[in-house]
Amino acid sequence: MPELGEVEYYRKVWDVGLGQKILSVALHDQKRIFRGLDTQQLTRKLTGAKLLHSEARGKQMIFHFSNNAWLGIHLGMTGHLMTKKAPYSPEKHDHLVLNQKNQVLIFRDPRMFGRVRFDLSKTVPKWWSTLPPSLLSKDFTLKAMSAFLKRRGRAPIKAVILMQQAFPGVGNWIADEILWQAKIHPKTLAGKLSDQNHKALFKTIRQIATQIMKTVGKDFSDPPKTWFFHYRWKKKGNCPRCHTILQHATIGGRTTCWCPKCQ
DNA sequence: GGAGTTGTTTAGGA
DNA sequence: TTCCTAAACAACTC
Repeated sequence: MPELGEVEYYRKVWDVGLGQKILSVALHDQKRIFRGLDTQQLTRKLTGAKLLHSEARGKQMIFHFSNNAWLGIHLGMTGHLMTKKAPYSPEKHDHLVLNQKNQVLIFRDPRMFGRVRFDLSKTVPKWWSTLPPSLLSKDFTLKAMSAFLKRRGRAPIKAVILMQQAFPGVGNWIADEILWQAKIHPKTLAGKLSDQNHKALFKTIRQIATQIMKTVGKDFSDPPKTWFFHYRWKKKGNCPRCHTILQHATIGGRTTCWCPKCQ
């Protein structure tokens, strides 16, 4: 599930634990979620540490604790963060559980495509500071976007806007939403797009990212009623603009839906 | 039982 | 070299 707005929403779910100590840590240390990680160190350093601050960028999250501890979480396909009243017994897919006095902070992920990172450092870890500029930052520019589209010119635009190194936070439904709103066919090769297309794409991405943060990112509420989002998963869905029957196909390895008339 | 899934990484090929 | 695609990862739902 988690894309741009959902990630921001889940990050805030743990806010209830801000300023409070982690009393103990429970984790499934053999799971794929922790690949390559020293889970004993994570447990040792987080125990007794206070949750100070968190941030989301694209699909990545980072949680800063005292003890110079930084916990990075990627939710993968099926991950989410939740809290429960203490005491709590971890369930099968609760791979990381941070126990606090009144509540527990839980990372649950059935399919385990998610990932946990852990760093000890005075300042924010390098993997975080070198993330690409977010869609709403001033460094995400039309020029930079166009250069990327050119470089990835032989791939369909749908596949290209799913690339996190240039479009952080864009997932499958957001990609379809962007292309529908910008009126671009998802199979168009990125290198074939006109200057006009580039402008429309850039503007649409900004608008959509802004709106998603105000709805999904704020309180998990749905994006506007007029959006493609509400139609793309329906069998025999119609385009909300022109009522043409929507088409589905696999593009760039992902299920894609579009309006054959508008796009 | 089989197909499909809102994500990322990697191997192999163009 | 650079970039593109398909497969793999794993578990659940329809």
